[in-house]
Amino acid sequence: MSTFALVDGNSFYASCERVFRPDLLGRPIIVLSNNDGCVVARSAEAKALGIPAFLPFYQVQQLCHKHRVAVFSSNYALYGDMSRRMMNVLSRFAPQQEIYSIDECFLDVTGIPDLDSHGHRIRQAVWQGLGIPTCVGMGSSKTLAKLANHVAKKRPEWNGVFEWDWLTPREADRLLAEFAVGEVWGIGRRIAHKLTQMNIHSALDLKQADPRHIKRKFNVVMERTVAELNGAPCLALEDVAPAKQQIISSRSFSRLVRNLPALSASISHHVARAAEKLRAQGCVAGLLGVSIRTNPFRELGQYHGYTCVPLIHPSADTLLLNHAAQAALRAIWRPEFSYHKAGIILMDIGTPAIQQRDLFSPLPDPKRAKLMAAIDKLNRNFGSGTVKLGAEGLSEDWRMRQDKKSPCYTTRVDEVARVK
DNA sequence: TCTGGGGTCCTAGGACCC
DNA sequence: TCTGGGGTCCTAGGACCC
Repeated sequence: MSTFALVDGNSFYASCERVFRPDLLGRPIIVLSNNDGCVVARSAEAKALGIPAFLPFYQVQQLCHKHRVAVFSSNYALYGDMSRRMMNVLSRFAPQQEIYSIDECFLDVTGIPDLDSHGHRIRQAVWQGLGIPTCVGMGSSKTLAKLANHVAKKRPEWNGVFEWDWLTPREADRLLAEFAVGEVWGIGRRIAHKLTQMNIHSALDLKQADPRHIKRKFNVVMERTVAELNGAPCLALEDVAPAKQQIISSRSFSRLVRNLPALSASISHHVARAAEKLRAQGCVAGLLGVSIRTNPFRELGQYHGYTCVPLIHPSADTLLLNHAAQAALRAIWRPEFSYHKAGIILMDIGTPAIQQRDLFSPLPDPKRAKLMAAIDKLNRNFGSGTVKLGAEGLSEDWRMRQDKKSPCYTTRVDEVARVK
């Protein structure tokens, strides 16, 4: 029988900030999303103040001020680098690792003796190596490991490590009954609501539901969740990330943007970002979509322009993709609107092996692939943005609001922490 | 003064064709 | 005159996650 572990960093972004600001020990910390829009991470102290996740920041600003909450803009260069280090440490504790998100990974701990002390060694290693607190949840399916991680996090008596097999089946069911069905992995707000109407309220209710009935009412994915709750693993550990089927890069502006050149520069920027991801997974895209929209929270003049263009030769070449994107942008741009958000999406993604020849257009220049590889290498080694398209522009006026960003302590020499 | 994230996959429904 | 099925492709919107 297999055993999965889910390890995640507690309040990861907030913890990353605290590593470099020991003066904030014991103080509530929150981290905001891009553009300082919503609260995306909260330290334990901030949660205790009752600050909910994903609320627009301005709605809790007063509260934060009153309780001297340390507020940070998100610093993805820092979190990404800390994540890489954490995953590196964790990889030593299992033969297989699946990096699931920036702050969590699954480990295959099947057959490892004494999972209790193994779990504590994992926590200890990350704490010593990075100063980030973690929790470890273990179970015979990924869904159970996820839920075990909740137990480890919420029940202090387990000291941050929990495995379902430590309980008798009766005790395990009693614990499952204490979790609302919406806390199960894959059950969001809508499905939780529908389940509640079917008189399925807790994780235990869902575990004991008739899988055929669930499949009929929902789909095969939900049926799998029921099986996973019963300890039958349906989801394998994916140690190599499957290639993405679509890649999106989009962002809202710090203020409304009216003129075409600024929109055009932002689209170029998104193309460069998405194409870099596309090349990183060794694929080409056959379809590119461009989207620009007004602010949906405003009253007047709503417009969402979207169009997608097929590419004659599927490509991962930033310049070619950008050429198509700019044409698409010109097609959807309406001068009478002010825009709030712009983005691009790459679709029809596949490997470059199969390439349709087009009779009337020349084949892509092979030298360009080398150019792209060189750009990627420079940006990897010297920080993203070292080399970029001229079309992305030098002006930053449309870029994000990040009033409270911490230094890039670990990725920029001029911003390393100083000890006085 | 005004403030509202970003990314991925899935699916229902429409358009079109035979 | 009006009706009939089934498949494919595309897209907007839904749902989930962190």
